[in-house]
Amino acid sequence: MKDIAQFFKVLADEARLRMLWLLFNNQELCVCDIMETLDITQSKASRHLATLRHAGLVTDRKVGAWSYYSLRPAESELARAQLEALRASLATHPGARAVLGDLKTWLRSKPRGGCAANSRTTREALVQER
Amino acid sequence: MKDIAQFFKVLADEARLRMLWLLFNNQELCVCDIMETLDITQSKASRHLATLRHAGLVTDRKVGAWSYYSLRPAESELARAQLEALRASLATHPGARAVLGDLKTWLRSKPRGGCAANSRTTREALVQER
DNA sequence: CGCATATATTCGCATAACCGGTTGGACGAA
DNA sequence: TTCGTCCAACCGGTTATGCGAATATATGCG
Repeated sequence: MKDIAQFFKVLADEARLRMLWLLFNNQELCVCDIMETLDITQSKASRHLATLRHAGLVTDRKVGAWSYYSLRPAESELARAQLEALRASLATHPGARAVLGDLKTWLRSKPRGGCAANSRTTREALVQER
Repeated sequence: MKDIAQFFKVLADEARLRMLWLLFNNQELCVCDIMETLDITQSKASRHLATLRHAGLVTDRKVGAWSYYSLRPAESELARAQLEALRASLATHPGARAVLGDLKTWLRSKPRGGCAANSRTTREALVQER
């Protein structure tokens, strides 16, 4: 039964829930889409996506330097049922709705060919501002 | 969405899952039934039951010195659906089946009027054995 | 009252989880 | 090849969680 506890542990984090919710509603997203939409650091985004990947809930497809993440069909019946219940419940959750709005806004304003939000030069520029 | 993460956190522990499973299959159990069946310390049993109680998943009914725990109807639709999926999945889980066997065995051999497994004198007797 | 039992709670510690900042590898454009 | 961007992984530090032992509280019996 340890495996089941482990599964719930993966879901027991707000950042990961929000990522799953984004992927419930979009075929594919790259890491920078997720970090921009959720307003989290690149480190945090990558870390939690790795957790979801190790748990078998998402897959990534690499295209050049980008990683596009997407949902992965559940392997166990438990996972399938839990995720379905989660999705249904999030659909009526006010916070979840807001996140989808943020995603749409970001995708609309996203510069074609790279967002550069987490680049070295951008970070250095931010440091200069002080 | 923090509330949902919090809910999953409660389920993300093997001891708590096993307790829930026992209560799925029995109207009421007292703390010593649970600690004997799951072979855990009294402290651990009480602590995790308190967590489940605070999360609103179980209630306790006091009769004298005993506390009888039982399931409590889920308050949110999320909780209801998740717990139902969990129950269904545990029903086919080999480990879960074994635990139910342990419970039956314990209840059959349980001394009428108290189990005295965690009493002061019993603990002291165990210390003498060394 | 004095003592045994059932349960809850506190305490100190170990470990797990999470975090931001940073580093390093991969890749593509110049 | 050098530079800039995307991403994963590492580093140290902080917080959260879980544990057993010990203690506290409540009940009831004689």
